[in-house]
Amino acid sequence: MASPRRIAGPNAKNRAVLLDAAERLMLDEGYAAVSSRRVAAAAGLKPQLVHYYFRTMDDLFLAVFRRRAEEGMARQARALASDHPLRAFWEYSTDPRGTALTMEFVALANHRKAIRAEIARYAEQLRTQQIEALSSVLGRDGVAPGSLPPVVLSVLLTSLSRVLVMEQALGMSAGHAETVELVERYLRRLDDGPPT
Amino acid sequence: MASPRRIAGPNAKNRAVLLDAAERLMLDEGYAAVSSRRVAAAAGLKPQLVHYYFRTMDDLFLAVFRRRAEEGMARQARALASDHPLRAFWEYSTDPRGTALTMEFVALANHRKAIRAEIARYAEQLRTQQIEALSSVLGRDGVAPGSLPPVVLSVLLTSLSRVLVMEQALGMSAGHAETVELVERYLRRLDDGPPT
DNA sequence: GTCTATACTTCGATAGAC
DNA sequence: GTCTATCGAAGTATAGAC
Repeated sequence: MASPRRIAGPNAKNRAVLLDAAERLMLDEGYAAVSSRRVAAAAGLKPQLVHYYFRTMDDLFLAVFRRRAEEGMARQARALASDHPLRAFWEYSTDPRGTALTMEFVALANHRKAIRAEIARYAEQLRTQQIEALSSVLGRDGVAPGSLPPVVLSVLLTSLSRVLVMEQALGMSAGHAETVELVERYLRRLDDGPPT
Repeated sequence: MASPRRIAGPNAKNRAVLLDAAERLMLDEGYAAVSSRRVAAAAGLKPQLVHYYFRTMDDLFLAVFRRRAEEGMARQARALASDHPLRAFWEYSTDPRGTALTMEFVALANHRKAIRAEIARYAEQLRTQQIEALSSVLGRDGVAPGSLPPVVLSVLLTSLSRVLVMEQALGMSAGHAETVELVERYLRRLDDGPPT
């Protein structure tokens, strides 16, 4: 079978330290900067320890991802269940740190097969949760007067938040203010307008 | 000052071969797979030649980018000047190959300073061109009845095409058909509807 | 259960041969 | 003007010491 080598249990003491270091490195310098040597240095540990706590680098990436994914699902659920679900959801999706990490993982997934599957599965769960919540928010049949269908709204808001954050990271801002203005006005209307 | 080392002129014979190999590698396996050794192997050349034709790897990336950037500006201009500017523009932006390469460069830009500046500059030029063209298409003051302002439309269409292509690459499709349907219907209306 | 010594591969880049 | 021999640093991963 795989490897007879021994590996630390999930609660071993330096695991979290390494996860934190890897996540921070990923945000600050991109996934390509996450090497065993650099993660270890950032955590104040020896490089070989990375391979004791995580068998391969892919295992490390997946562990970082899973930790945030669980938290992300929970936060989205809370937003969608709040008093102003659309606005709360929008605010959550435009949080730069969360989105930046997601984008980094998507880029990573482009050439790491093991990771692509996991990301895709998670993204689909998120969207399913969104669609369900939006459907009930937008009225019985899922379409409030003058609004877009829930699926479309989900794709649209996700796309906008992703790209806005991405462009911001590049230093771009053309058209952002106007777009955000318009989106927020629209969401406010849907959130507040009592579906007759 | 910099390096006294000699480098090939811009028309040297293997330059284009290396550019092609690098671009293909980037699309197939992501930017992290673009190393001097792998590019050379794909081009059937020795690794050291990469550094003869391009002083550093960043130089190589920039050369790949610039070649496609010029072509991209031209193609977008042609689309926006066509009979059905909005549809043509949308078709162009949803071309998977072009967008995939762009996304790869954006990811690369996250941790290569020299490249970030160039990408940002180019993306801003593209958007400026879009806004100008959309303004004239959508009517004198830039707002056809029932349409969104040109800036917003530009941000919106760009965001949607980017994310749709990105999700497709992950194997996701939830909500895509519905969204594309709706966008295309909307664009057709704007393209055809004679602005009274 | 935790960590170190070490092997092996690939990287970018330069100096200098043709 | 074109290409090769070669260096030093960094990468992942394993076997085995404590």
